[in-house]
This record gives sequence, structure tokens and C-alpha cells, in this order.
Amino acid sequence: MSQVAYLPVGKREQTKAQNRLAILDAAREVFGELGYDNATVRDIIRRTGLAAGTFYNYYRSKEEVATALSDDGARRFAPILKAERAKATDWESFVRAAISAYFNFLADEHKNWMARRPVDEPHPHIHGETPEMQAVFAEVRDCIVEQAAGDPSHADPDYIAAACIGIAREVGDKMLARRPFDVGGATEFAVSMILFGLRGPSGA
Amino acid sequence: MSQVAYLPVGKREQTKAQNRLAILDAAREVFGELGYDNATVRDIIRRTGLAAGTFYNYYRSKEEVATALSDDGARRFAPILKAERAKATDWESFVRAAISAYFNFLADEHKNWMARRPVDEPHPHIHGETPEMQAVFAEVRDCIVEQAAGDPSHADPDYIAAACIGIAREVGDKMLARRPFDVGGATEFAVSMILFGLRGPSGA
Amino acid sequence: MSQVAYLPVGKREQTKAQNRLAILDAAREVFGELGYDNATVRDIIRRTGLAAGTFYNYYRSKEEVATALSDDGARRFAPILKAERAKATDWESFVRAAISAYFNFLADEHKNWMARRPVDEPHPHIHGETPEMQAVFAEVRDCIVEQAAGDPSHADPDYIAAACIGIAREVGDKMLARRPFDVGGATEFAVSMILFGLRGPSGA
Amino acid sequence: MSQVAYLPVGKREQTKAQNRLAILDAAREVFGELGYDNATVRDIIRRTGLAAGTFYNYYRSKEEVATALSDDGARRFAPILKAERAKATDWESFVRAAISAYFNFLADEHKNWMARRPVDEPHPHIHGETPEMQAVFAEVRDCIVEQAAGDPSHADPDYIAAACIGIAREVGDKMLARRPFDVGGATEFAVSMILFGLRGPSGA
DNA sequence: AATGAATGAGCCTTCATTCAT
DNA sequence: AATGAATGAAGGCTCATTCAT
Repeated sequence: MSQVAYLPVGKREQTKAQNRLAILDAAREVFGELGYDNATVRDIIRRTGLAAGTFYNYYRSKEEVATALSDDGARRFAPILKAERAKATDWESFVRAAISAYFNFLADEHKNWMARRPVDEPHPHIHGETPEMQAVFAEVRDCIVEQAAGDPSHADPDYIAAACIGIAREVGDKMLARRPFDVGGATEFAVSMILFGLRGPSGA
Repeated sequence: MSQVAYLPVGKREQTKAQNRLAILDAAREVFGELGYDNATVRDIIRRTGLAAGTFYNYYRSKEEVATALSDDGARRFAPILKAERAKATDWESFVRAAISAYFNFLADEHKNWMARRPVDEPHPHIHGETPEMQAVFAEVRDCIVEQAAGDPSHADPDYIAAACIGIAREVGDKMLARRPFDVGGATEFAVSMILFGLRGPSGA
Repeated sequence: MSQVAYLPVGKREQTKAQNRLAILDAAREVFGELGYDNATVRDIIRRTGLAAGTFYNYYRSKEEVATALSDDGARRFAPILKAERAKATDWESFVRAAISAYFNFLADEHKNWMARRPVDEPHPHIHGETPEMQAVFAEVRDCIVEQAAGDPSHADPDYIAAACIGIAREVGDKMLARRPFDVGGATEFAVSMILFGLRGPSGA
Repeated sequence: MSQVAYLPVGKREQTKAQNRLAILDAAREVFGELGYDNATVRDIIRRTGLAAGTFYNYYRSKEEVATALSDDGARRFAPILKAERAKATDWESFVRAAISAYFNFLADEHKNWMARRPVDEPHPHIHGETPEMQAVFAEVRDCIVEQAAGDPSHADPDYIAAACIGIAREVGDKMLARRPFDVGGATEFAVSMILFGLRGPSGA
């Protein structure tokens, strides 16, 4: 029975961590499929396989799982974004990097989700408005505002961030609606749109 | 004293029209505050002050009110859009006209809504996803896709529409979050963003 | 405008009578199709084509229509029964006449009802327990009890009536479930059963 | 002190069994008093004193309780019937045994039911159409049809079954309406009626 | 801790009945 | 009288949450 515990990873702690994770995963799935608003705690519990009461040992409500999920999403996306930002030397490369990272993140999430279901199952309705996405957006927004604030040529960082987010969100949705996912093409379009608008890079 | 009755104007018809309107108004509000998904028929009923059963004399479900609301929104916005489109001779003027029309519509709707509530009431959370807005967006999307399709310089009208919608939606939201509503400024920004991107019209 | 009114059959009275009849007819149909318990006042009204409120000018409730229907049924069946009874000279002929009358009545009602619907329509569920039938049964029961009371060989007229009713009711149902309706055969069987039991008339 | 747990006898299982039983009992009562059609799930719930939701932890609908009740009734009556049938050597003894079993069952059920209510309570209206009775009747019908099919002297087992059921049902009801229950007398009458009809065994 | 049954608030909908027109 | 919209009580059912085991 001897066991060297470098971290609190006793049996108890293991199951606890596992359960917490299971709930988070279930919630991610359920929010993705049903949308945050439509999803119920029961849906999450059902997916989890745990008992109803167990849920409440970890989270007090749907909102709390959502928050945890947000934190998770932000925690996973923020470093990517930060790294890109460090590498980027100008607006253009930063925007490209951010958009690219976001679209890849989006496509990954979606693929993960698709991988888990039988191919022939009727395509269930997918809502993109998961708490995780919200968090990612917030991250991006902050980043853009900060970046734009340093750029003297434009007066309104908030509007700029809004426009970028808007483009990324809607184009991202469209990208997800097509097969196969053309992350590259969507990125090109979005970046070009953000930087040059409809006129395009040539300025023609 | 002969009288031609163009419309049924008996007392009954009056109350009927009033109730129908009250339900529609209540639904608009409730959808706006709670979001379409969260809203329940009960919420709408409560807001009208009518009896539970009365709702069902007018609409058979939440979906049906939503449809009515969509129709209403489309009916009010479509002519504006069409007129602008008829006047417009090039992309730029069309885009400006459409965005301007949309932002004005948005500001009007919002003002109307604000006018109806007591000042000191705690500001409720507002979702933009009302059926009305959806309808307006759909209208705009069709319009852009159609217009963009004729423009040979751009390959993907769907992406273009998505980007424009995205900008309009997010910038519109930001606009509504500021006091006073700067419709002109927001329009300028959005149009410039759509046409020239961050680089701006100067191409600098 | 002259009109000789032998009976109160003015315009007013005519419509009144018509409406009353329409309600009664609708109720008969609805009770027949849905069963008395399942039927709702709304069902009757709907079938009637009249306004909801109009119903209450004639009857105060479902029960009241049921009573009216019972009276009607009894009024139509009682004379038949009485005539048969007058003609009958012994138990056997009376029983035969009564059963025959009842089965014919049953088949008629049913045919009437069937005639009114399209042939290919999915056979709706039919409940036999209409208030009219109840009334007819009551009539028969009284008649049997009275008749049996005069027969010294059997002690318990109530039981006898019950047995006869039971046979008539169940065999009648079976008869209605077969195509074509074999009124004659069913009558023969029921009469034989009542008079001689399983052993049959031969006494073998 | 080892103990073999043949059945789960924890406190939880106990209450579960109790509740299941309570619901079944309540349903039996409610169906008996109001009739299956009139009875509502809410009525059953009210009678149990449980919370609304609890019902649905056990049964998904009124139909499902009805089925459970039917099974119960059949499970309790079928063995009796089968035993009698095994013992019986001819029609007469089988019929007598079946009728006797049914009337005894009926009287028992009724007594059980009466035992549970306060004496001075107003006698509620009783419908015989509980799902349990239906099941018992079905059982008997099958049995008679099968038995009658082997008897070459009679052409129509279905009619025979119908007639027997009819007699049993109606005479049974009459029996229950009298005090004290004369199971023996009712059985004698019913059997005589089934075998010999009104003419009686003497054939006079 | 985990479990899962119990709870009761709350949602959707239909219905009988009233009553202003 | 006839009309038909308004009313609110119920009914079926689901859900978040608690709590005894």
C-alpha cells in the first residue's frame, strides 16, 4: 500500500479530478450541441453518467460550469494568442496570426466534436455560443484593443475590435458550414477584409 | 350619415387589435431581454397582463409569435433597404446606405424600447438575437450576396456578406452601448471598414 | 308577413329548434366517437358550427345534453319495446322481440354513423357508452324486471335482467365488430342463450 | 452474522417499494371511483400525497400505471383460473369454477377497497372499468374461447365468451350492490343461466 | 464523496364558462 | 338570441436542487 505522493493524487483526488473533468467535458459537448441557453443541468448529468447529486459536489449551477469552461477556454487560447503577438512585428502579421489561431481553434473544436459521433447520425443542430467561445472572444477583444490603442492612425479601438470580432465570428461560422473546412482560405479572406476591406490588398 | 367601413372598427375588433399588439410588443421585449431561447410563453403572457389562455387565441406557440415578429421586422426594414438599393449606383453608396439604414433602424428600435420603461429600473441584460433582428439580417444578407455576385472582382459573396453582417452587428451593438447614439460616426466607421479595412480610405 | 301559427313555429322558434337539434346531433356523434367521458363541450360546439356561447343558451353543461339525449333515446326506443311486449304472448317471443329490436336499433345507429364518414378514413375508435344507450338499457331492464316478476319459477328478476342485459350488451358489441352485421344470427344466438343457455333449445 | 441478501432491503429500496405500491393503490382507487378515462395523473398523485414529480420516477404516464395494474390483476387472477381449469373435467364444472373464482375475486377486491375507507364517507360512484378488471376479463375470455372451441356442438366461441362475460359482469355488479355479498347465490344463478338459460336445469 | 429518489416550482396547453357586443 | 374573445383553473410533464443513505 505504500505510495509516494508527489502531488495530491491519492485515489480520492484522482476520482475527484476525473469527475470534475468528466463534467466539464460533458458540459462542453452539451453546450456545443444544444447551445448554452437550451442546455440543462440534467443534460450534462446524463452525458456524464454520474449521479444527479454528484454534479452539485463540483459546481453549484449551470452558470458555474460555464465559468469554469470559460476559464478553461481562455487558458488554452490565451497563450497561443500571446505567443503570436510576441512574434508579430506589425499589425498585419498580428492580425493574421490571431485570425489563423482562432480559426484553427474553431476547426479543432468542431472536428473533435464531430469525431465523437457516428457518421450517419442525423446532423444535430450546432450552436456556436458556448461559454468557451465567449471567453476566447473576450481575450481577442482585449488584445486588439490594446494593440489598436498604440496605433495612432485610428481613433476608436473599441470599434476596431468590434469590427474584427464581427468579421472573425461570422466568417468563422460560414467556414464551419462548408466541407471541407478551408481554414487557410477563410483566414486569407478575413485578414484581407480586416486590413483592406472589400477593395482588397491591391487597393484597386 | 352613411358610413363606409373600410376596416372593422367595432369595440371587439379594437381590443383584438390591441391585444395582438400587446402580445407582439411583450414578445419583442421579452425576446430582447431574455433572448429568444430563454424566453417562455409564460414570460410573454405575464408581460401582457392578459390571462394565460388569451395568448393562445392569437398565437399557437412561441414560434408563431416569433414568425409574426420576423415578418414585422422584415416588413419594416425591407422597403428601406430596397429604396436605398434602387438609388445606389455603386458599391460604396449602396453599402453606406444599407449600413446607415440598419443603424438608424437599430437606434430607433432601441429608443422605442427605452421610451417604454421607467428610468430608474435596473437595466436588464439585452440579447440581440430577437427574431426581428434575424429577419433584418437575412434581408441584408440576401441583398449583399446578390449585389456582390455581380461584382467580378470578388470570389466569395457569402464570405463578403458574412463579413459585412459581422461588422454591422458588432459595431451596431457597440454603438447602442454608448450615449448618445452616434449613428453617423458608427456608420462612417463601419462603411470605411467594409470598403477599406483598417488601412482606411487613404490607403495609407 | 301574415303567417298562420298553428304551433309556435315563428322564425325565432324555428332557429331555436334547429339549434337545439344541431347540438343534440353533434353531441350524439361526438359521444359515439369519443365516448361520453372523453368528449368535451368544445368538441360538441366545434361539430355544431355554432358559437361557443350559444351552446349555453340551450344546455348548461355536457351532463344536460346527455340527459336530453337519454330522453331522446328512451323516447324512440320505448314505443318499439312496448309494442313488442304487447304482441308477445310468452317469454320466448317477448325476449326475441326485445333482443331483435335492440340489435336492430344498435345496427341502425351504427350504420347511420358510418354513413356519415368517408370510407377510407382510418376507423376511429368507437365507444358504445353513449347516454342514449344507457337509457335504452334502463328501459329494457325495467321491462324485463316487470315481466320476470310475473313468472313464478324464478326468484330474482334483478339477476335475470342483469343476465339478459349482459348478454345483449356483449353479444351486441361482438356483432358490431363483424362485417357484415348479422343481426339475425346474433339475435338467434342471444335468444337461445337467454332461454336455454349453452345446452341449447334441444336440451341435449 | 453473515447474511445473504436475496432482495435489496435497504431503506431506500423499502421506500421505493412503498411508493410504487402507494401509486398503484392510488391508481386502483382513482380508476375505480372516477373510471379510467376520467382519472387524471394528478388525481393519482393527489391521492398518494407524494410530490408531482415523484409519480414520473415510477411511471411515465397514466397508461403505464394502467398496464402495471393490468399485469397485477392478471397475475393474481390467472393462476386461480388455470388451477380451476386443470381440475375441471367438463364444461359445467369449469364454468362453475371460473364464475365462482371471478365472483370471489370481485368480492375480495371490493372488500379490500372498502376496508381502507372511513365508514361515514359518502359512497363515491364506482365504475367497473378499471384496467385490472379488463385484464381479468381478457383472461377469462381467452379461456372460454379456447374451451368452447373444443366443443363441436356450438359454432361460435366468440359469441359464447361474450355471453358468459356479459352475464358474469352484470350479475357480478348486481351482487356487489347487495349486502351482504351473496357470492354463492350469484354463482349459482350465473352458472345456471350460462348452462341452461332462463328455463333452468330442469328444462321445465 | 457518491448516489439517486423526492420535491415542488414552473412551463405549455386545453377547457368550461362568462359576458360585452 | 348569437357571437366569440377573455378568463383562469387544471392537467401533463420537466427541471434544478436537496438530502437521506
